[in-house]
Amino acid sequence: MESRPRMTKQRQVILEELRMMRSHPTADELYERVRGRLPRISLGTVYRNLEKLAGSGMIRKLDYPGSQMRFDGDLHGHQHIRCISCGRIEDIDGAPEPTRCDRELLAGSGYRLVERRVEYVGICPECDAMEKGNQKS
Amino acid sequence: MESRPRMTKQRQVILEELRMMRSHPTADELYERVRGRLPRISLGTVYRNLEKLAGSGMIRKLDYPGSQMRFDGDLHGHQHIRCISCGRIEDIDGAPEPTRCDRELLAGSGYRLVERRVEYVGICPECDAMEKGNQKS
DNA sequence: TTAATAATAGTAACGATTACCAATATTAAT
DNA sequence: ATTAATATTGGTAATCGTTACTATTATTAA
Repeated sequence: MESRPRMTKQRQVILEELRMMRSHPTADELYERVRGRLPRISLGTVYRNLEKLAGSGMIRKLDYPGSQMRFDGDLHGHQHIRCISCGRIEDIDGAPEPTRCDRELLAGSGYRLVERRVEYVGICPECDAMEKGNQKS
Repeated sequence: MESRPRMTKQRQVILEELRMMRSHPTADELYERVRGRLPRISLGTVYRNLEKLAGSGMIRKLDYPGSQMRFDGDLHGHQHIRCISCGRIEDIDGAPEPTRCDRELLAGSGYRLVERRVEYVGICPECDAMEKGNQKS
């Protein structure tokens, strides 16, 4: 009845590669990477394993607005900033977010607060340079 | 060469209905609503107009993680809280978000900060009650 | 009116993700 | 090692939200 997870070669390689990357790849980016070592792996397998690994807390799933899901093999506490232009997500080492008057703000809503996400959105140096280069006037 | 927008019946009804709703509907929820008044309207038209209206600043597009895009006809400054269980988004009247040590946090990143989003995630009273009702042990 | 052209309805296409299923590989027990 | 139980796989089809396409229609300014 109980299902114990099995450490397949695929799962291991996916985990290893994700931890190796300092970026926060999408499933298909990681898929391309992993194919270097396991050419016959399926994209579905990558998705399935990322889901499992995130469920068991071995990796983080970054569910940011926009489009694709991204994944993070680094579990140490840190923040992220997302480039509004190219979509990349980078780490920001820093203190945990301060909680403030959030409680009072939410007092009247009847909601039970689960999480308070602070999302930094900006333009990465590369895109910034590119934008400036393309300026007409 | 220049394209001036035209206030079609469809656009008007979409705008009116969105403003009437205190919820933050998805495109297809609004589509169902609008069909009560314009039975032959197309879903594509709803998407197109929502995009246009958001682009011109007449409505807000709520691009939260998870799944569908949601829209808000209320432009007065307010925050949102999203139910992690049913996905609904509700208003929180309150002060604008405080900026804090964000600048210093971002100092080393090289990013140009565009926006700092605070997202409140919780469980709405209805889902909370339902969860408690379903508790086994 | 008329001419110029946004905008429409309807439908096909798209991209990210999930579901399906027969075949395979891992694990625990013999 | 051998086995039995079953989690996992590869491959592909299906799903879902959204966008693109296109011929037709409706709005606007002249």
